[in-house]
Amino acid sequence: MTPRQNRNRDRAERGIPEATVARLPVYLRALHSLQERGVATVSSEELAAAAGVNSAKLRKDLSHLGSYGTRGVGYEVEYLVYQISRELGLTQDWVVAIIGLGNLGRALAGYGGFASRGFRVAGLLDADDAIVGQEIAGKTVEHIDRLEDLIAERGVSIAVIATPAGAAQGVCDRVVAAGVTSVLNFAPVVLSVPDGVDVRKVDLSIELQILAFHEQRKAGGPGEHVPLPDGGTQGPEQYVEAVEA
Amino acid sequence: MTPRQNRNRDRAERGIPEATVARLPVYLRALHSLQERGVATVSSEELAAAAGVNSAKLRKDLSHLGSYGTRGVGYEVEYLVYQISRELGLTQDWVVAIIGLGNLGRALAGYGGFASRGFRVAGLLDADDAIVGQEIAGKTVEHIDRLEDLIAERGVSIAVIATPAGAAQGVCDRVVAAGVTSVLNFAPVVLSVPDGVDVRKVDLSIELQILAFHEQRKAGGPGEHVPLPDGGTQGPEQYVEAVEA
DNA sequence: GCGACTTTGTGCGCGTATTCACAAAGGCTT
DNA sequence: AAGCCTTTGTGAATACGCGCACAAAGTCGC
Repeated sequence: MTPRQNRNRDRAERGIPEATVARLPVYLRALHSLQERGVATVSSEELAAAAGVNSAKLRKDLSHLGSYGTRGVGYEVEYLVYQISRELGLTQDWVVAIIGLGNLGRALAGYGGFASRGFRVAGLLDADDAIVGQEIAGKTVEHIDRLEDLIAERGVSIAVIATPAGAAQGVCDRVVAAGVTSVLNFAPVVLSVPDGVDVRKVDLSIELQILAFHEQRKAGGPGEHVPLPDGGTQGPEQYVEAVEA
Repeated sequence: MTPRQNRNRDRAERGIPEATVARLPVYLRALHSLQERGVATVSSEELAAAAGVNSAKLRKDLSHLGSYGTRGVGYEVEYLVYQISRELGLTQDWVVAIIGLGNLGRALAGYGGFASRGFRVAGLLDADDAIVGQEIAGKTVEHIDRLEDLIAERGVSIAVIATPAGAAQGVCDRVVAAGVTSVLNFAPVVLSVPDGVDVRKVDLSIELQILAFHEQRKAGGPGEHVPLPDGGTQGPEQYVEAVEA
């Protein structure tokens, strides 16, 4: 037992690998889709195809939850839905607050995928007086001053931060101080939080940048078939020479 | 040389690991932030802290791009910004079309993080006649019928799909047929595409579900301290017994 | 009731990612 | 000009994730 073992709470406490956890929601969605089509039983091969993964990986993932399949037959859809939901904690309600009601915050507030999975949006908060008081997706936006009260009163357990980058860390500090230990961050900054607080980050432009990398690769890689586009309004020119020399 | 080698185009062609590519945008953002503060030089330790990663990992990541640091000193911020931008392909413009202008599509259309990184939104498309013709973020929404024309005319190289789940695969097939090889998918479905097409997926509710998993874990894990919330409106009750027996 | 067939669950090998730890390298001070 | 000090770049060790391939297990047809 190395002393570093306590750094990975995840693997140690209960043996479900992070990679598996990240896929369970995908399986769950595929299962719901099958359920709607009235399918009662599914093989790992079929479900894996629907989820876009290798079937052995699917079986191994599911085996971490226990043995819920029947050999020679497959998995009972309804049962599996329940087991995965339970493992993910979707059989209970999660109270969510959305902070920052700009374009993205509005989209999140109106996003149907939350409510349908046990996530209840219990508060919309913003610092801008022009936004506070507005009704968005059936709820009234409240002032950020009430953040701590609101978290306590309504039992908020997950904070969604959709503020501008500059405000995100401050808001994060406040929600953490108020006892929230799970944060979903849409602001383009790295949030620093104390141990015990989980932060997940969704960054729209990072995904595009990764795509751009691969797209460029298909075209021949940087500096090769793709010279800088124009006369040089955006890049420090002296480096182009340095690179190609 | 195994026959499976051609399956991973990425590693084989040019030695930048996928995990590294995914972090480069994060470094880039941290560097931009340093640049704004007037910092000219940064050590791997400082930059790693700003990006939220281990400093050895940062150095190894950067070493894949070449040796751009000075021992005893660190990295020149401006130089590094340029090298990473170049590697990611951000020194050229990428023409993006956004398909589906619901809440999320609108947010994406108005998202500042695109334009500032060389992504030019050249088209907004929707199938809904009530939305077509609307002006969003300074651009007029066009009808999805014009999809193929528009891709060809404007040289769209990346498609962003923000349609409802049911429409996504159809739209995807069309953009791929029109020659687009990079797709960013916000619809909650697994898109199937031919080889050579890159799809990245952003799923808002999946992130929340992963948070819920960890939050539940902190509270004692499923089935332990957290019984089902109410009398049973949402879960198949017979399985609760089966699980605990 | 039995045998063939299907499908699960998993042991194993392989490649990738991460981290430590240190030698090489360069700047800075005296 | 020489040595000290800082920081990079990377070899080596470890951990992790993935997918093949197969034995175990259970069903279904006859």
